[in-house]
Amino acid sequence: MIKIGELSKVTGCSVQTIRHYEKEHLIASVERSEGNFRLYDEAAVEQLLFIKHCRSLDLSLPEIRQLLALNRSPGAQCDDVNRMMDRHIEQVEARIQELTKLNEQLRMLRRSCSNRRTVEQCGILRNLSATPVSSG
Amino acid sequence: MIKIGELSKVTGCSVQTIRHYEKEHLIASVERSEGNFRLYDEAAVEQLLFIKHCRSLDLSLPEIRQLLALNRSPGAQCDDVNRMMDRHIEQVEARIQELTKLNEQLRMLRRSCSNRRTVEQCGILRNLSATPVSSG
DNA sequence: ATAAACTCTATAATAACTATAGAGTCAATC
DNA sequence: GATTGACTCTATAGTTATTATAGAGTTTAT
Repeated sequence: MIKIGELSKVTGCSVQTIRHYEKEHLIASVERSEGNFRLYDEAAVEQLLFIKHCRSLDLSLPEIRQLLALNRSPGAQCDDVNRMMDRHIEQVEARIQELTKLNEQLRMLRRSCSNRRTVEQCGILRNLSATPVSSG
Repeated sequence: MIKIGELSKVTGCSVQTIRHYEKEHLIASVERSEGNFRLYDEAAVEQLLFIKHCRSLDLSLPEIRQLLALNRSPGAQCDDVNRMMDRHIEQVEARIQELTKLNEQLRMLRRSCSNRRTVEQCGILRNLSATPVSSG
């Protein structure tokens, strides 16, 4: 049995984050010591690493909660998992597209000003003042 | 002189957003009518469109505040503007890289499960339980 | 006079943490 | 036994850029 500081070290999640996950019901409330300190076992380490892995994939806490619930009912069909992943992948790809477009606009804007000019002549500011591009 | 609802329509910014920008000093406090309603002129429309354009390029409110300040002192060198843009472009490109990597991982994970299996056999959940990838 | 549409301020919610205050616990040292 | 330091506890506020709400006042039209 380890205390929260140790769990934090082992998993790389901050102490506050662990307590936050408990409050959000991503990890169950655990045993306490006599002095009211949280005590974790190996299973808690595993679950926290699972959560961390999901977070590294940008899954939201509600999404992770859903995955954990599915994980707890092994007989269920995993269509739900797949649907969630598909939706998530779509979102990520949409965001990549957005940012790619954004990047082009920024680079174009940046090219409109070379250093050592005064703000008055600055192409960037002039262009920002012009009508925004349609797609926002 | 137009009221805030009209300004909202013209610029496409919500009424609350406009008030928020005022509180954050992106737009100056304006004249009020007898009944304490904000009254805007053409310059306010221009400035709000400038802000909106900047936001569409994902510039933060503090960044926009800085641009507006530069805009007000036309004699200043625009190196600062350029530095900000360069930093911003870097950030956007870093985020694109991150998301692209993320997308690959998600697709790989997704391939590990075909529908109509039970959660017990689900490759996605099994893989999420395994050690996270190094780069977070 | 009243209703509808608008505006005002102030406050809370959003996501996923991070940071802080103020108090309690525990092990070791003086 | 008292104190120090490292740790933990709860509760609360802050982060970003809005959005949403409550409760009140204003304007316009009927």
